Amino acid sequence: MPQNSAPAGAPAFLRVHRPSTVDLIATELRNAVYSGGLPVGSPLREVEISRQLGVSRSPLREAAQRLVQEGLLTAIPGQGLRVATVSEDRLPDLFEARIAIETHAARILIRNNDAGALTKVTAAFDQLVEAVKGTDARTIGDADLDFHFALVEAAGNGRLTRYMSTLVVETRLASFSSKDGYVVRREITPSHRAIMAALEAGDADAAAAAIAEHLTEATARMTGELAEQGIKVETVAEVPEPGAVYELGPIDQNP
Amino acid sequence: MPQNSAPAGAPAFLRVHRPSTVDLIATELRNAVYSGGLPVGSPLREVEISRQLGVSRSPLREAAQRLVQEGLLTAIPGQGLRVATVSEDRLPDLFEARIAIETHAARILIRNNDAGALTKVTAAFDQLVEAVKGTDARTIGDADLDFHFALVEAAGNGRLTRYMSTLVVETRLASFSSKDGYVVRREITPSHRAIMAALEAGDADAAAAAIAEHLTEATARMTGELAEQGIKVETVAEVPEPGAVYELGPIDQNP
DNA sequence: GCGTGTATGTTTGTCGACAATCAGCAGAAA
DNA sequence: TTTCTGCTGATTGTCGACAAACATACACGC
Repeated sequence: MPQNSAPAGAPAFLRVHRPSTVDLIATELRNAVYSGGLPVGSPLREVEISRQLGVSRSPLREAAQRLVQEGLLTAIPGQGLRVATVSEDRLPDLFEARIAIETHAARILIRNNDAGALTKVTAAFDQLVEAVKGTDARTIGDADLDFHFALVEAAGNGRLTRYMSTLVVETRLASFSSKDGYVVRREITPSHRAIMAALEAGDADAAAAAIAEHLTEATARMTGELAEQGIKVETVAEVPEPGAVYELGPIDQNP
Repeated sequence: MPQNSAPAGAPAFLRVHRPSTVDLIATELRNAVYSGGLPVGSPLREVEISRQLGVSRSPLREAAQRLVQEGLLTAIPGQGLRVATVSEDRLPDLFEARIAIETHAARILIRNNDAGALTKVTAAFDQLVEAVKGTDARTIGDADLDFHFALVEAAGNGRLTRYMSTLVVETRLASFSSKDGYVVRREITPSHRAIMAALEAGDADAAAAAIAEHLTEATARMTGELAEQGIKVETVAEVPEPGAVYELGPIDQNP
């Protein structure tokens, strides 16, 4: 359906944005890493994947370098590419970066005082609350990451949003890398609610503190510190489907 | 010279790190963008550059995709790659991201209470003070960015350091993109000193506030807001060398 | 049996070549 | 003169092919 009339003075046409083949492949790869279709630590066999995608090795390798830059793939000369593993000792590094991005996003969000932007965060939070009622680990995990991403996106800063989209996948990789398999917390924590409360109250410092506490908690749980201290939290693990073989779909240049 | 004895229990050997050809090319390209050897907005002609580097187009294109992911190069299908331009209207976005990274790095640095790490920041600041005594715009600009990078690096977070290394180049690109040419401030601002003072005092909130103020100031100066308000700051511009043709050196696999 | 050295199949890294696409220019029509 | 159309040279995007490097398995010697 055609758009309604544009405001006067606005350019009649926006510059068309055509995604390149490399763009499409990179997105496909990122999705595969996020969904676990490409398992943690597994090598990327280029001929196989390029055939599945219906392209040659060259654009695939170019797209892969984007994920290398993001840290989602690691390259070892002579051995090719592997899906990155986020071991336990690197969790603090990852979550500290998330704290940096998410706390400042919250500050921007509050400073902007944009009701529409906050609404989207609230919606994402409501979906998380809904997801926790179920027992599907992946659904809960997705909803949690969606919420945190929505928070950063609502700040409206392109760079922070880009950083966060990578951090989301890295966090997922960390979950996959866990020796206990993919396990998520099946509850809304007080720190979670504190974030929302502070956002709605417009208290930037409180929001930042709540986010930092929330992510520090998450780090502690994933590194097993809580278990060491005898603290138990309600979690739910993903039941692995045996023999499920993931295959990448062909990219369609003319969708 | 062989290293001294390693601590007991540590692995006898570290995994050797061999940079790939793509790594070397990407570094070379990044340096060329940072130094202005590849001018803002200029197209990357692949045959020419690959010849200068002594490689074929394939590894060059792969390396270029890393810079695309960083936002240092932009790709338009059918038109190839260009050095990204950071126009004035995108400056707030860039500097807001810097605030996010740098303020949190300062918080980490203070929290760690690592005297050795702080020393390096102090050293970088001293070099900036020294640079400002001269009149070479590029020397001052380098020293300023080095200082900010040293601050983030001192926090010891790999991801934040990686983000910052890109942000540094993007900031340089913003300077190059300015319609007034490459201009830097020839003075140490009070907000600059306030950062150092807060770091040395171990006051995290004050450091964060000083960094935010400092970078907001920088945004205002670069967007020309200060000039509009009739506020003048002492600056020094780079005298462009006419006819200077930059050429990328061949990468050496066995240095 | 343990460790070393060798052979083999596979995968990567790199290259040159081809077709599709684009920017710039000349020429024709209004 | 101005505007539009079609051409041309150059550059990109993609592909298949080759050589080098690697992981694995096997045979040999101690």
